[in-house]
Amino acid sequence: MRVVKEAEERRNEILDAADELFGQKGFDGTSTNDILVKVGIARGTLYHHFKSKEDIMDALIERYSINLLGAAQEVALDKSVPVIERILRVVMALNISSENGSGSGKEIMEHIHRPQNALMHQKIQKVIISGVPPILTPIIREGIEQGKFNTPYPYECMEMVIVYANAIFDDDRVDLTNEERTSRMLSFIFNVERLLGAESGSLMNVMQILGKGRDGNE
Amino acid sequence: MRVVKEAEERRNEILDAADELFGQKGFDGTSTNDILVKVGIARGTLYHHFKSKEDIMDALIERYSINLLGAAQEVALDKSVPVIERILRVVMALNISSENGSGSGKEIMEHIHRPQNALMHQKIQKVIISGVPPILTPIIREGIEQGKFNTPYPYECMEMVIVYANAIFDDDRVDLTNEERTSRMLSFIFNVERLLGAESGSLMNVMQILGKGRDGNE
DNA sequence: GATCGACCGACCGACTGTCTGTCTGTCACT
DNA sequence: AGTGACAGACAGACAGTCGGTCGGTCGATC
Repeated sequence: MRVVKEAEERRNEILDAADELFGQKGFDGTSTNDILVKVGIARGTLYHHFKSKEDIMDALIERYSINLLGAAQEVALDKSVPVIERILRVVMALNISSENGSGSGKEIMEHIHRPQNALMHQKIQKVIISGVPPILTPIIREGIEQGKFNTPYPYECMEMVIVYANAIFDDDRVDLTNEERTSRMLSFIFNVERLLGAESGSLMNVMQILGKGRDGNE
Repeated sequence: MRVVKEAEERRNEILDAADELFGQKGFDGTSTNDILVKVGIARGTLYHHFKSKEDIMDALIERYSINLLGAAQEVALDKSVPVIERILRVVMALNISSENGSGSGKEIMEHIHRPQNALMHQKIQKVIISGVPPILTPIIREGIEQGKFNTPYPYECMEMVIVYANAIFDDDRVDLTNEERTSRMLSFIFNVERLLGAESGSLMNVMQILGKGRDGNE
């Protein structure tokens, strides 16, 4: 049975299917056959829309990162929120993402955490590391002007913080107990305060205030 | 032609071949066939010694990390060297590695830097992130006792530093100009000093003194 | 303004080449 | 005769290709 659709619609159908399958079985564990069966198309059709399996992944990541970074950027621009709280809100936007019903990228945050999909993991990491610091840096600059922070290298600070947070908190670190995790968190906040040249405890305080929404994830 | 050897000798022949091939063509780009042709054995033999292709990679990484961390550990234990210089020496030992003729792991440092081998990259990263901070932390503690550093979280500091350094300096970052790289280096050192609670410039000074050996690597 | 035909691109699925991992069996040494 | 190193034919799966088909569209023609 032959059903003709607009290219972009098909593309999205394929991406949706791949999204779900990669989430369930990982990139390597998912065959192109799985994808095309799920969509209900033939091999040729898949390769009409994407030039390779990896191309599908790239498209998925792009669709996802647009959502993710867009949401974070939006939060970052709301200058009515105090600097420190805004930073934390941006980070929370990154961790939660999706949910806000934009539809695509629903499952991807799940993928990121599993080490199987090394390539996807790496690519998403790259998006975050190159995409998030530029969003946060202006806020840091604001904080510097307000005398809350003090650092000659706001961008590099953010880069360091994001890279580390990603490596430690996102990853497979299931082997840590909750206590260890909390202690990691405390030392992390302490170190971030030092990097930013912020008063000791200034991040901690704000964090506890709006800390409710966080924490119990997974 | 049938040549019988001791299991471990064969294992090492296979690992040597894999080492070189992975370095040239990446893990995914290297077929098990390439490996067994290079060694001059049959498929069955390969799978007699290793249970899967990934198993070969794991063995390679283990062989390598023993060398790497062993060398670093050795440097770290030499208490005759001043604290800051010793830290830098450990880091240098990690970057250079091999060469000192231990024979195995000759090529691996090359792999680490290329993004193709996502899985290998990730596994080596993990070894470094979990292996290096425990080596460096005692040195930091020494520095704290000597009043050179001041931090309540020496381990987490090292973790942060190592994670960041790995992500930024090791990786694919070929897109950076030399100037950018230098500027990254400066901000990095500044941030590390802050994290450790060291006097500003204390790292920088020692670095310039023995800085000759570094720098011009690829 | 209804019909026709050329054209475009979405779509199909058999096919190719490659790759990993398995299995049966052989050989040498003890 | 038993054990472990070794061999190579083989199976099964998979990514990607290619020639060809079919449906929709749009301009020309009646």
